[in-house]
Amino acid sequence: MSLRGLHLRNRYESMTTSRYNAREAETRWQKTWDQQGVFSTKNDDPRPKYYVLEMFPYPSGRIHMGHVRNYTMGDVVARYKRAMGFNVLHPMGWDAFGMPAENAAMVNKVHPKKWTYENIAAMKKQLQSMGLSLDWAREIATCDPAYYKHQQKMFLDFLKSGLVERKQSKVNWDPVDQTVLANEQVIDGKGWRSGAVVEQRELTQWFFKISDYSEDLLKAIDSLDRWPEKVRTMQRNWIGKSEGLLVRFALDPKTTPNKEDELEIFTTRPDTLFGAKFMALAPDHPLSLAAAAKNPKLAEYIAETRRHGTAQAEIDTAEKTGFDTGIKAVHPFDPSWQLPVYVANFILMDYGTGAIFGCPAHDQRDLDFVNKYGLGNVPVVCPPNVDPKTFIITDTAYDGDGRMINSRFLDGKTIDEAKEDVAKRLESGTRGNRPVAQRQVNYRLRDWGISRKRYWGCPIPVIHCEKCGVVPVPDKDLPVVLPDDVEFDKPGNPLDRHLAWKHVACPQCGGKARRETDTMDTFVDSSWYFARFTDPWIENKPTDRKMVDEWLPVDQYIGGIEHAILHLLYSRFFTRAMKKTGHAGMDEPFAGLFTQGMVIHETYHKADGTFVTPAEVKIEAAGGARKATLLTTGEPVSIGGIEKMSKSKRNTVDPDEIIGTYGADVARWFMLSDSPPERDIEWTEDGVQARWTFMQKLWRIVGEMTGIAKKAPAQKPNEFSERAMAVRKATHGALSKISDDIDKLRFNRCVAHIYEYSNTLSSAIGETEDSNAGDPDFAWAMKEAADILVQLFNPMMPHLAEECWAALGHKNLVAMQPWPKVEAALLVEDTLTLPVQVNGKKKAELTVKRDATNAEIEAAVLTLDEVRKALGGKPPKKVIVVPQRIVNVVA
RNA sequence: GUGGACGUGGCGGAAUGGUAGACGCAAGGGACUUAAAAUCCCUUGGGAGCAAUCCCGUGUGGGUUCGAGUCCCACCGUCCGCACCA
Repeated sequence: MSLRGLHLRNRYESMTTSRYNAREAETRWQKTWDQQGVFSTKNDDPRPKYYVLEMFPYPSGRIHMGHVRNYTMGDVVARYKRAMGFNVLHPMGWDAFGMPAENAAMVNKVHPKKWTYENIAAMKKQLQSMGLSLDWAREIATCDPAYYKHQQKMFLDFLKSGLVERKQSKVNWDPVDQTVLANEQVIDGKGWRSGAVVEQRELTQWFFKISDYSEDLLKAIDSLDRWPEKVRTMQRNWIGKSEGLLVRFALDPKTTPNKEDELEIFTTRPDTLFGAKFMALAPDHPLSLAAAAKNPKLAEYIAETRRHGTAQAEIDTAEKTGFDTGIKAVHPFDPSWQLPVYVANFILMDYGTGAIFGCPAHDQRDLDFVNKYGLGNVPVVCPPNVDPKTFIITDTAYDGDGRMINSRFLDGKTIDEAKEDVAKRLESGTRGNRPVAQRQVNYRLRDWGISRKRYWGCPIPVIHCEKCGVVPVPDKDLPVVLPDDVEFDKPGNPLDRHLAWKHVACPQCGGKARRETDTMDTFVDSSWYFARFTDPWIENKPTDRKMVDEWLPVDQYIGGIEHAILHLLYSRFFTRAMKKTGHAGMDEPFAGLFTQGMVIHETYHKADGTFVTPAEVKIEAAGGARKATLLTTGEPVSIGGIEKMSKSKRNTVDPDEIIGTYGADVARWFMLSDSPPERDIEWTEDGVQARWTFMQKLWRIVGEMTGIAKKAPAQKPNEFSERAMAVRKATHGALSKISDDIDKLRFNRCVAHIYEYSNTLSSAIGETEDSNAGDPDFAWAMKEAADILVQLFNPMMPHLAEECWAALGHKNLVAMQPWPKVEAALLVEDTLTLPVQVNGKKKAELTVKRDATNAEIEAAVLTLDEVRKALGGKPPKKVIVVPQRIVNVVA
């Protein structure tokens, strides 16, 4: 606990008993909810379902403020939907496999299982202290054999269905973590977790054939209308569809190393074929290698290109270079037209065929290349309204729209017409007995490599037999359980060294065999946990089809934007794979997605540049300037930028400390206030204080209203005084706005409306002191107001709400109350105050009856002094009356 | 480079094309108090004026409209994603 925290706690403890004691009340209500099973969800409940899910955490040992924000948002939705009459599923679990557990094993000599389960216990306690309305009976840990048993079963089902493939491939090897990474896990040539520069290695790997679903995954993005547009765009780009043409160019065999006579290239711009100036091959292309075998200088060039890393900075600055192989290609439309074939450093073997034709006039990379080697260029697309005779390209390629020029039979056509024409002609032409070209759709999306050379993951349930090859582990032998007795004193995979576990008899022939020692990527674990939550108890299969089909898709999924691609795309694939193998009935797992912003905080550093934590710093504001000093020594501290909370910047705030000092409700309320949920939120000490003050104010208001409410008649009065009506209108106005805001996840506006409403009630209480507070209709309105106020903030501050609800005399739990109903009649005013503008600038206001006609309003407006003055005695040109909104007089 | 989002007081931020700055923070002033804390009240975009009031104002410049923070075009800036993808 920080010194500041101590200071506040002392103050808090010295306060009078009328203060709300959050710490005491919160544990008490948590116990009550638990004992009464308020948040346990029944699968046979007949009410309509609502599935709200937050991305489950990795059990690192402690929750952080990002979790607090994420889970608070989900909890507001869950509590609100529960009150709206839905059967809400709101579960929690643990993404429990992964490298940190093994790192801990290596560093601290603690077994990954022990480390993980201790962390889970600690974090569960923290989550419970937040008062989340979770059904803990459905808790899942992915490292539990009772969970991964089903994952292994599905792996085998996928294998049978052709969704899994074992292939030799170049993989990304992380030398620090000694593990394999998926392409998606390599960021800027470095491991996404370790940050080490990734090496290329040739290994046999297990793959999920996600690329079989490229088109489906792409198309279905259109249907995900409750996903952020940003995430949809990112997924579209990731799948990276491009439509083009595979073209087989003839080679002059006299010029090729081994009499090769053909080169296949991929292009998305067949229209520019008459602007071709050269061909280029990836350094790894077979033809490049064949040529290099006979040309030491080329071999040297290729070796040189390999020395350049894939690091961001290098790619950005790398010059486009090439090496003329001397090979000549023949233009498909003109046998007399030969093109030089280069090996070039900017051609990727992984994409298309690893070979291209270069059209410099309309591709910047190709233009840079020809300008370096003096190959020239011919423009073949002329922009609109430009004279083809004078159109020349020098330094900037033209990739816009236009009409074909310098292209023989294509001249005058649009780009699309030209593409179509070229495709048709080349498809019907033949070389040997095959068409010269064929249309092809390319995707950037690669298959999902799931093999990991790690211990702490789900074992891949196959056995390698010397005679039978790859043999699936029979169902009856599932799960393949991780052995407990492993050593982490050497790098590499402990499973590979565990001979007793590794060596088994082949299930088919009984001969000598060994287990697969690779384990699955942990993204597999998180690709179906949402389905398991629907019936986590079922033992003999991964899912109960009835339950999974009823509950899924998740109605509202909430988590960080960092999972926009990997986790969400894998889960979408996995759900389809589960459908294909009969484990689920839908394609899409998440109907609604919300990505919340980060929690950020000021940074503080000492003169020597080392960061210090917010808890160690004292901040003083003097004359507008803020000064920071170290609490212990008083030495001055510089205030740095506001950044994402991170261990390295030491600008983290511990949720335990906040909850222990101010209570969970204050932490929750903070997370929902001010900043729109999708944007970053800055955690500040002033902010916490303000929320704490407001929590106490709510408690006080409800306390005072309790006194008034006691005088309320049991029956709703038939008539209400103006004063009582004003309260009722405020109540139902707040109710209407807040309901709407929660529906749309606009929590910051919701919070603002609660402030506004409580201010109104606070004034209403003030007025009762000097007037007749005993009026039964007013007392009734105040009782209604108090009840609804408590229900309105209940999803956000549930503990305070229960305490208030009890203080108001209710014997039941507010957590179980239905959401109050809006009386629509109270939202409509008899009179309206319209702003009156002259030439679009506000000059006056006009109060009219609600049903006043436009003509009446117009007449009334023209009598206003301000309007007459502005018109200067002249008649208006026009008067615009927007009903219920505004009047504008045009002078 | 490319795609996208955004740009509003000292700060976080409100605002179906219709009264810009709701609500909160911070700051200043006041009440209560021996004093403090707590609480309550007032002020708080800029400028002019004793005042009523007036003028200016949502990154910059244009445009559409009776009316633009909001829509369109160009530019500047910030942030994010992707990136030698043929």
